[in-house]
Amino acid sequence: MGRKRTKSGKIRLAEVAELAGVSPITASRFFRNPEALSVAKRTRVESAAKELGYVPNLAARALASQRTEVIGVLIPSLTNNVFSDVLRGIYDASEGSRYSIQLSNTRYSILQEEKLLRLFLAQKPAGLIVTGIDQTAESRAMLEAADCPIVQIMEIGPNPVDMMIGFSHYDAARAAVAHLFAQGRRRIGFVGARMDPRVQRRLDGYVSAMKDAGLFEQRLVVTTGTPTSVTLGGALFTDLLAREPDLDAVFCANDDLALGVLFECRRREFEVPEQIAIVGFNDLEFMASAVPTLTSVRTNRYEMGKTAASMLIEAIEGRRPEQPVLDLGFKVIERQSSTSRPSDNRPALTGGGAPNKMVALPSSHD
Amino acid sequence: MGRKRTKSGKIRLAEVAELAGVSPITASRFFRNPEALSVAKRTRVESAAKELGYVPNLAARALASQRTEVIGVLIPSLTNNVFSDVLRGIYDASEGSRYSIQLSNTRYSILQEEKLLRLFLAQKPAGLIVTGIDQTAESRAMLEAADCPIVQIMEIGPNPVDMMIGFSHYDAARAAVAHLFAQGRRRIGFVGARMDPRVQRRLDGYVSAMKDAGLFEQRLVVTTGTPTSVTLGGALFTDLLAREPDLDAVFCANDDLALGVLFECRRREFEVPEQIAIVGFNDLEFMASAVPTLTSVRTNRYEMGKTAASMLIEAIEGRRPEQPVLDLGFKVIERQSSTSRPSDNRPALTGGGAPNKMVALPSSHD
DNA sequence: GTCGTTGCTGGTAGCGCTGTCAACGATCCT
DNA sequence: AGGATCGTTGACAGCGCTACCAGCAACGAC
Repeated sequence: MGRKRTKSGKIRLAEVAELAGVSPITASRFFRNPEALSVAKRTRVESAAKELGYVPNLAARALASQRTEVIGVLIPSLTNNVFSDVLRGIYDASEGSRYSIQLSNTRYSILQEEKLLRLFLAQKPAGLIVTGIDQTAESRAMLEAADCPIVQIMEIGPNPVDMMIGFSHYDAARAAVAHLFAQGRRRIGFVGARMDPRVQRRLDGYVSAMKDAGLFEQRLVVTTGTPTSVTLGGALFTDLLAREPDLDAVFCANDDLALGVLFECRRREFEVPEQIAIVGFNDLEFMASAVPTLTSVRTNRYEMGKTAASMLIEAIEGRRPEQPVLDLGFKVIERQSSTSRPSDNRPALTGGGAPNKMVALPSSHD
Repeated sequence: MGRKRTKSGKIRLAEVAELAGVSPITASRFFRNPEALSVAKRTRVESAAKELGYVPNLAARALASQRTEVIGVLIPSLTNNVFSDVLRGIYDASEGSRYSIQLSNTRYSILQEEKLLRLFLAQKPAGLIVTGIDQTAESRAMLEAADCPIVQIMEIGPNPVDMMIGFSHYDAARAAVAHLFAQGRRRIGFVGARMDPRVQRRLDGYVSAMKDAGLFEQRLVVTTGTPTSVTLGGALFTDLLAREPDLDAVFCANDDLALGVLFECRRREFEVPEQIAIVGFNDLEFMASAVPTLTSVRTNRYEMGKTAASMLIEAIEGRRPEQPVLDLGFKVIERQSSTSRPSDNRPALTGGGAPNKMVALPSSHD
């Protein structure tokens, strides 16, 4: 029977409808599909809602419609700079849309991911963004059975669950090594930390490139499972030198490690790039600013997040992208740290070293 | 009437109750307040839920109970390293609890903050974490009228809305300058970017310390509203030198700027610390690893986030903290970049410079 | 023995919204 | 002109859960 107004004084859809002189269901439609209303009613409902300061109750909407307007995001780490760029893209793309982001951290554990996935799916999310392509079989099955669009981000691989956006870490690593070969470097070490699947694929790319050139040796590779840091870069480089003093280059699995290697070189008074060339991965902002400027592999992290969320939202709203798998590629940004002759355009005022050359490569899927 | 089972085959509370041989309401209580049940029923419901793989429908719960289990978090930026540490703490503390985090980005706009706040509050969050103490009057009023616990983070000030956790940026900056004075530095420049309220208070602290010593000059201060970066640190330092070539130290509003200054010094072949001392702010990981190691003001960002979320959850559950305002303090971590005689314990292997000395100060509220 | 009191359990009645279907007039086609 | 179609609107019946209150047994106090 007629409850006139909820005790909390909250404005409900019914109040808006009453003021606008329409039925509640018409008011409801105004918020979900305004085009379906005649212009007259549309404006009436609109002004009534504004006048009352109506804000929809999302819980009621979710319960009645059997779906939420939540996009679930599963990422392995919040610490990592790389993910914060991706996240920023995701949040930017979701802003202004009706969807809200629900973030969960898998801590690089695919079992944790499976658990979170189960939790997420039980709440019928509007869409899902998951990191990488290495889910458990169980997770994979859940994803395939899910009745919402899904985007896998960070890398690309052969069997997308639904949509996929990323690049080939394997190819990117090969390109970095190829760049070092082109500069005449032969004894190239690899430094990697927290060997998640993507770092592992970078290592694989490095190994394959080195093997192709007949230059691979196991002792050129130093890795650890511990989380990455600048300090760790210096420590791993020290280990590497202990095993193999005769290096002429180091390829680092990320930029923090590369910066750590640079500092360690400085401590040891190694000339960079004359004695040791350094190449990082991700092209964080500081790479262009270091002395010498540091070569890195640029990846489009922000764009990846933003595009993933946009594609997802489009798909949720029924407009599936024509291209469900997007390779964002990468670029080897060649800077002083790996070019034998230090770059001429040495920056004077801004403190930023301009990239010398760019080599753009689409990553070829395998 | 008797709907036996939802078409989607989803397990509802009613199914669990039926299997356990209890009423739905008893099953409901099991999930909210297990102690209220007799041990026999408790175990029956528990095993029934597990057997059926029951997952509660949060939308229905929220609708029926008129409250959600969402903690709203309003932060000004996702880019900033500082906030990613805070967020990590928040997520860590919320993990394992029933509460989920809803994050929104105010982009350093208090009007945007007000808008988001209105949106959040309409959904009746269980609790709220907001950044800083500079809300609009309207926001402030909404916060005070909100019927959920609230924590303000990042700084402390005189009139907490509810709870508050942070430290005094003003005092921290004063301590940094005092450290430089103690090292015999007199002509200390200030470099700051994206002058948000907290950076502004650091500047205020710097100015007051300099004035106290009779050393303040306006041209020692270079700031900009643009977002911070390593490259920008070099550029601002360059500007500062143009205005005032006779510097013996630079206090940077954050560590990225400090690293940029260090690189710029290297480019100009300035000796650090002999010619120029550098002090940063936040003590990001790389500061200990740079060459020379960089002095900074350590702030407990992760702990701040974690404690904020813990306090909030405790308060939501009715256990208000005895101490609603928590000053986490700061430490000036003295390293090579600002100590006239470079430290003896020059690191050999790990690439990390050990902090020489620590000066711990609780920040006194004003 | 009566009367609270406490501990546990269940019934009823929604929470605020939307899916579905039906109804209505207007428009279009043959 | 008659029927089909479209665009627009509203009535009804829940979505799955919990707040509220009532009931019932067991117990102790007097």
